[in-house]
Amino acid sequence: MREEDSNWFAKWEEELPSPEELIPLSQSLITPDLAIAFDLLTPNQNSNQPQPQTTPPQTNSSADFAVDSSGDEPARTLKRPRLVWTPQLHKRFVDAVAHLGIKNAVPKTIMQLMSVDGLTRENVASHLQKYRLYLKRMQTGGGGNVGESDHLFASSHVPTHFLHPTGRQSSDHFIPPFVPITASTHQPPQFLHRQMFTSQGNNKMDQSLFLARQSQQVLTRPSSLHLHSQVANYGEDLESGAKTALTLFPSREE
DNA sequence: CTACGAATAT
DNA sequence: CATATTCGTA
Repeated sequence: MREEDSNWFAKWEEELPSPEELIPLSQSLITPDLAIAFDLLTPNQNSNQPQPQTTPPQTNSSADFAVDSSGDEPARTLKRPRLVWTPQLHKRFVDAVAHLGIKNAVPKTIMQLMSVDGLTRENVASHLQKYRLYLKRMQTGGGGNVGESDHLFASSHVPTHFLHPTGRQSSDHFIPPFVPITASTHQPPQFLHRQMFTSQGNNKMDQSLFLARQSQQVLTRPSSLHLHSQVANYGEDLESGAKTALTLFPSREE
């Protein structure tokens, strides 16, 4: 009866992107605010990272989070770049929803399960709304043709139970903590726990991140499992330049 | 008061 | 079109 326990994990291993796909990730660009709050972004604290440009080329948004060196009033009217839902990220999302069961799948919970750095509840809520529409559309449309617009959603498998409301579909067994993909392999979780609220009035996002982190720690994982840093990555030199979209990892098809 | 979710805005 | 933000509500 304990075979199932290892099952989910084994499965996960398969699904995990190959190391090669994830390395190009360079930066710890969560929200500028957070990064600073966490003290993660100090100029020479990370020597293992390939020296990212700590200062984005853009003159525009960088000015935004020029930490109040001038006034006392923190201009925390910061606008975070639009999140880009890559197939991978969406996969993560679907998995979370699948494990929770449609009924329990609400933004906050999903977000926590996903434990993706920088993901906000709003991000998930918005995506969830759209995802539900997609599911609904699929139930009725059925064998029709899959709209071209549903590329993203079509990229990941939609668990059958999503489509028929036959009783209970939440995973019966206790939900194992999702493999948290966060900090690099060297960084002990406590590292983050420590300097939580160094900044004055932070917002609720700190909480979310904190929670996400908390759930990670105790977990015996197979050695074959690599933890990849999965941090936000800002599209910097997009064509238009002014875009500044938040992207999670390079989109790669399977 | 928090968080959900439909509607609405960018 | 994709994602964000608003706003009434549970």
